[in-house]
Amino acid sequence: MEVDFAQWYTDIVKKADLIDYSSVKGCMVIRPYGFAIWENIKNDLDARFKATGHENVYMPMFIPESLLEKEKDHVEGFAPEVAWVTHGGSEELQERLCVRPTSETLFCEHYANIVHSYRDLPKLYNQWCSVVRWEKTTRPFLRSREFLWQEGHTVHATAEDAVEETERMLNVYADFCEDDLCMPVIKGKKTESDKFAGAVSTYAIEALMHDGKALQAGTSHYFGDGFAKAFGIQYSDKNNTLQYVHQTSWGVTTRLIGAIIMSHGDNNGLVLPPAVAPVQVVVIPVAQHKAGVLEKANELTERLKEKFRVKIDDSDNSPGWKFSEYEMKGVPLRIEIGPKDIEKNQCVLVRRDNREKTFVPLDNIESEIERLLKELATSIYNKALKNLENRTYACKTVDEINASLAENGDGFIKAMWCGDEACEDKVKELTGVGTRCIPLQQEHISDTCVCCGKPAKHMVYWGKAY
RNA sequence: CGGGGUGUGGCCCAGUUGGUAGGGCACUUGGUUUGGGACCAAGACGCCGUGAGUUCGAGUCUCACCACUCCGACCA
Repeated sequence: MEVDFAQWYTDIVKKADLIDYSSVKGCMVIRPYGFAIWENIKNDLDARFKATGHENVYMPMFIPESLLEKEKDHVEGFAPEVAWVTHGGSEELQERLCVRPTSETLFCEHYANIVHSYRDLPKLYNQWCSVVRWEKTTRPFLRSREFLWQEGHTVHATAEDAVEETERMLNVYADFCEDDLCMPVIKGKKTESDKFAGAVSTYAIEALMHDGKALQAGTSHYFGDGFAKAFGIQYSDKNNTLQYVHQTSWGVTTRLIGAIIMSHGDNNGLVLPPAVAPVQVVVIPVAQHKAGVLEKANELTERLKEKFRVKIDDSDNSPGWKFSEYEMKGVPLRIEIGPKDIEKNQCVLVRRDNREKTFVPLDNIESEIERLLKELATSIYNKALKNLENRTYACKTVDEINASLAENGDGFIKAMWCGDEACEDKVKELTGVGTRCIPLQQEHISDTCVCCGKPAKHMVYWGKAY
């Protein structure tokens, strides 16, 4: 599509008024239009969390160093990228505090305090907040030093319950991505080397951007009782025996906005899925100075507000300017209404994704909008799915992977793996692609590992990632 | 953290051998326009990323720092 995908991406986040840069590296201002997308994502997801029994809480943003250090793998994973608070006013703190990179330790400390009996379980908590990770390379939405997210943290009586929760939330994410973001994802398990610091297993949904690079769109972790043992989270079961809880955590971030941009955007700008578009329909009056045009356009806007997120642009920019502007901003549907339409009691509906024009009588416009929004959603989903399918290649050897990359460019590579980390590293070194996930839906490509030729254990998706 | 590139009105960029800053777009006002980024006229907007240095004099030369950006390694 574009000569320079990376440049196209950074241009779009600025031109569509999603963000502005701030004077702190890697920290962005999320502008009203960008934040409105996040609010829609948040509202939709939050409803799904509530429907599955979760409650929202808020944890502090500071973690004492000693608390962060309680679980060994966890601190090793996160310590290199945390920001530290060393002073309160002019006083040096006795113990420095890190700004949360994630809140497992805080939830654990709290759960240790409030969980005593099997009757207290499960606890299904979630929080919406921001976290800080001192990244070296930063990019709007995809990798910023502070980012917004939600983190669910749950404690359960049994391992089975916790595993079930991990899978449930992975499915909630996948359904949300497919239904609301119109973005197909691959559900899978991360390899040992790629899993979350402190987890027993990490599951993820992986999406493919239309430049062929993979993006991790959400994760769900099963912790077993490792954190429970480190933090002393115990309960008395029915036999009055002390047991450790089993835990999960799961999260998605503002990176999803980056995923939307890179899944659906085109050379004219953003294309927003109707479910999360801040404006679903923009009304553009044509020849608005002529008698009756603005009145009719305003009347139509008010009427549509009952059912849709609608905006009218009655600024005195030219219609052509407005068309381009709202295409850049990815508004799914545009209504043009001018003297010619008013005469015929109709208006013009134009789809953002294919610019298809429909002349619609004003009488049944609501149902027509509903139909077109649905069609657009299906159509951009199918387009993204086709991209995913067309850019997924099965390979049996390292040479085949290199040949595919050379011939087809980036994409997902499906290949078998023996499960040995050495092979994972070697494939990365020889081809540049890393493991993305071991898909839940396994396929048989060959009998032997793509790298060492020993018997294969899994089929793995490989790729270059954002 | 390594390697490139960039930093000049809000945005995109000119700026010669060092001599005190310019264009287009956007903005304001008035008028004409309006079905794919309209036009005319008048106006307003600058510590040239920051800090040191060289010089009679620095946007321009030197050094340091900061930010953005692209390509790697690491990560949601």
